[in-house]
Amino acid sequence: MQVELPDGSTLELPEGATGADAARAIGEGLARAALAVRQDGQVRDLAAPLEDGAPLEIITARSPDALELIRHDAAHVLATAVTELYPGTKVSIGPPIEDGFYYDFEFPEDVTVGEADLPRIEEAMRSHIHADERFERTDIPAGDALKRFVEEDQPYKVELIEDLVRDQGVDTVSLYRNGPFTDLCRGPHGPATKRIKAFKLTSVAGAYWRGDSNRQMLTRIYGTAFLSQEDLDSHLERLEQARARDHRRLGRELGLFMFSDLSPGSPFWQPAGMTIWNDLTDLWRAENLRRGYREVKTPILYDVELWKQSGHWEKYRENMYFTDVEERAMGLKPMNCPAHIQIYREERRSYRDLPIRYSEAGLVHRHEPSGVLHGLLRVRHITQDDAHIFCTGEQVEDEVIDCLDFGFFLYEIFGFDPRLELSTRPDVRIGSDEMWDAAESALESALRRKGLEYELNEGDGAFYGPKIDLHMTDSIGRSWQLGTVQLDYSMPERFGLEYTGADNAEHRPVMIHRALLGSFERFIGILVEHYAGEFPLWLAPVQAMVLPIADRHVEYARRVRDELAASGIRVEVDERTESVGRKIRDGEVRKIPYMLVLGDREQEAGRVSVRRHREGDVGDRDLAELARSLAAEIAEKRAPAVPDNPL
RNA sequence: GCCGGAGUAGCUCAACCGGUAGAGCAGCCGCCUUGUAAGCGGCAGGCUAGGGGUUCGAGUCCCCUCUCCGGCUCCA
Repeated sequence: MQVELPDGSTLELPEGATGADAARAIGEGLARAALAVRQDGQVRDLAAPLEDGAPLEIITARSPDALELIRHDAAHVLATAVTELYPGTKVSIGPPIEDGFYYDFEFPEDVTVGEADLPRIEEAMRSHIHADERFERTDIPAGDALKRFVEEDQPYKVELIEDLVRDQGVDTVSLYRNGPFTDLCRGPHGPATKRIKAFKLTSVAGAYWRGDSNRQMLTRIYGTAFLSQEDLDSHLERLEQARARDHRRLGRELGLFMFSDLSPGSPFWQPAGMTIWNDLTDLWRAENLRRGYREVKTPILYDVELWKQSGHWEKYRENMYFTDVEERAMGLKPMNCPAHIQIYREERRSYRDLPIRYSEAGLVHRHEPSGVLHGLLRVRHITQDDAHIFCTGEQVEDEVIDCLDFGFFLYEIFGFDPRLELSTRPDVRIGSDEMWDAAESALESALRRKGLEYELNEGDGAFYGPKIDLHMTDSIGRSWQLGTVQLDYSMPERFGLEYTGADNAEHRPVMIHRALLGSFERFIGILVEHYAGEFPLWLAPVQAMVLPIADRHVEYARRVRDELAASGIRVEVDERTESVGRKIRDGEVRKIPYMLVLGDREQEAGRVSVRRHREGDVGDRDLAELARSLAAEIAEKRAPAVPDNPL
């Protein structure tokens, strides 16, 4: 047989040769480095027979697939160690994931495994790795495998095989054995355990079997593995650095916002954080007005009858707050749409009025489950940069495009590069298939016309319509939904919305629900992490700090402050009787963009010595000129140098 | 909500096997009058998250509640 190598040469091999044989034929070094092979785009074990005539690529530690392989190997070694240390443990699945791997177990009832147990498990794993146990694959009839796992009392494996047989008509399954442990596994794997050069178990967590909260909760052990100790160390180092830009930590350190046990999930904005909030609000308001939105403001508390009509009572009650007001049942709004609908309905509408765009920095309350609260990124008290567009069916696509343009305009100001998701019809939905066809194709065509890349998230749309979401990641790579553009044919129906057409007949408008920043809370949380607290000048809570060198310079310092403040700059004087070194250090720690040092020299010349955060001393400047340049930098919301993200 | 973990001064963390709760920073007071990342000295600061229990004795052991952290589910 013969195979073609990536350099274009051909390799002659005896019939039935394996990947390992091919590697050895090329060279001993490659044979030692080989982890697996790829043929026809599929990664396969070294021990698998090669396919005659197909191009062959040998996968080594240098290949992009190598990490995935050894992490999958490590997951098996983890299961090996765990089943050995805790007899009676039931195993389920253990895949490689971004940055590592996990394995889900059901431990015997009297056993709880916590993070304190990880070193012990790691030690057991290490001994299996040192033993360099080979991964051996066996293909056996599904029925035999089923029998085996029934006998071993491994119900999760049994269920997996049953499903494979039923859903995919599989008749043969593969088992992988390393040392004492055999797992149902599709593969591929590296040749033996010693190829896992460096690993670490990182955490323990609960995880529902098959991601279903009605089913058994298993214990998930997370870990990561690398091809060298240095790679592992630098990965851990990056994680450590990422923690330094956690918005919860920076929020406290910079005095932006705080939380209290007295109102879980609800941020308290401190003065410094409120300047950011207000700058963002100013931007939001100006841009909405410029784009034909009209701002409204609506109550937060409503008669439950409204929620019954909107469908929230039926679909969303669990997440709402209710109270009685003089024996009348009321509910806090979890969304603004029914409120904006009231304004729409206040007057008769003509097709000439459409589209009508209402914007509101709307305060909604959602009773998020206690376990999901997360700083500013998941709160119960949410201020959305909400808007509802009432338009005709023909206007939908253009309106959606305008929303996307608006969104990208905003995100570019901050240097954000959002990931897009298109979510389509869910199983449980209202409306006809024709309606869904039209709505989905309107969104899709809007995305296509903009030439935007997006992920298709089938079945994840709202029950009333499909949506496009804008996602951003936090400092450790978790994805959060910010903006959303949703098409809705249902609310107009429920509330009987109408407009009079050119034909003098009544027609039903379409609603677009749209938040672009998403919520001010979450957006600012992402903003803090994105900038690592080093805000661009226009957002910095204190834009300049004046540092008099000695007490005799305080008077001049105040004059400098007043002059800059007159140009609209947020400026303070550090009047403490501390050394300049100390004042500078404190200013740097607070990440203040400009520090203006002044002593005898500056005072006499009417100048200031300028120090830029991160850059240091940039020389002295004329005061009036400095005021002009700072004001200009603020006005143009200059794109800042974003600190490197460690991930 | 579920699983695992944590909660000690404003912050970051100590406190052996159950034996009088301690440090740095921040704060306050004083001295120093300072030239580009921490000047020096002193003082004050605690119902160890809250409640119950075991014990001669509990920050430490047990139970309940709350909050937070990491995941899972959820996120209209």
